[in-house]
Amino acid sequence: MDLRTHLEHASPVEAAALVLGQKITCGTVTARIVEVEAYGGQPGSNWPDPASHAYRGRTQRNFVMFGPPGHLYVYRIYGVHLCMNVTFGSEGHGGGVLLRAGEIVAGTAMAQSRRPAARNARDVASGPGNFACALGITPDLQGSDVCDPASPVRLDVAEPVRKIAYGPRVGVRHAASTPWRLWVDGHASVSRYRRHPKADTLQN
DNA sequence: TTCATGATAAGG
DNA sequence: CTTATCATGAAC
Repeated sequence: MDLRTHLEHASPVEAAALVLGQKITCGTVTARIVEVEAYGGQPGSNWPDPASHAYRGRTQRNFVMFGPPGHLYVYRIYGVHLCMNVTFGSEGHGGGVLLRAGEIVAGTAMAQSRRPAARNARDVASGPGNFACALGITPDLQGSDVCDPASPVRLDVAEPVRKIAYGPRVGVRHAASTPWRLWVDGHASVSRYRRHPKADTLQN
């Protein structure tokens, strides 16, 4: 079974685990994905998720999340940074895996030149905005098929992750305790946990 | 800890 | 049209 089919039938955590550890390539830069977060869909769906852009239904921004699995959802956050997701779930159902950190394995010089503020190699693609920046992600890559070898942005299988760590997602106000963040245990590029200042106090 | 920065989507 | 919010990063 191919990656897209796996993503189509995966739960949020399964989808995150499918993407974690894979290699992503954009232009001349390739990175191993070492930190991700899963985001679900609307109320009444299999995985309702108040923290997800898809929660309130399809909009002009998030429509890719409702399209076929295995495509790139790009959005701008805080008016400044771009973030990227790989969609999962069947067509018509919102879902995405946010790519939060990577380790550059090819095109290191190019990646570093895009991240002049990075002091060292592990900071180059650490954090979702930084990761997208280092890869050279642009808004026109919206909707790219990451399962297509001819795509400008694509995923390739890499060796399995030795140990996956789990925890709550970073910076979300809603569903702040849902443990849908997965990372390669012990990896230096994994971002530090930071809870949203106004996060829901009670669990869920 | 604070703040830059602007698109987005909901509300009036 | 107006405005609160935001899946952040970097400086202080």
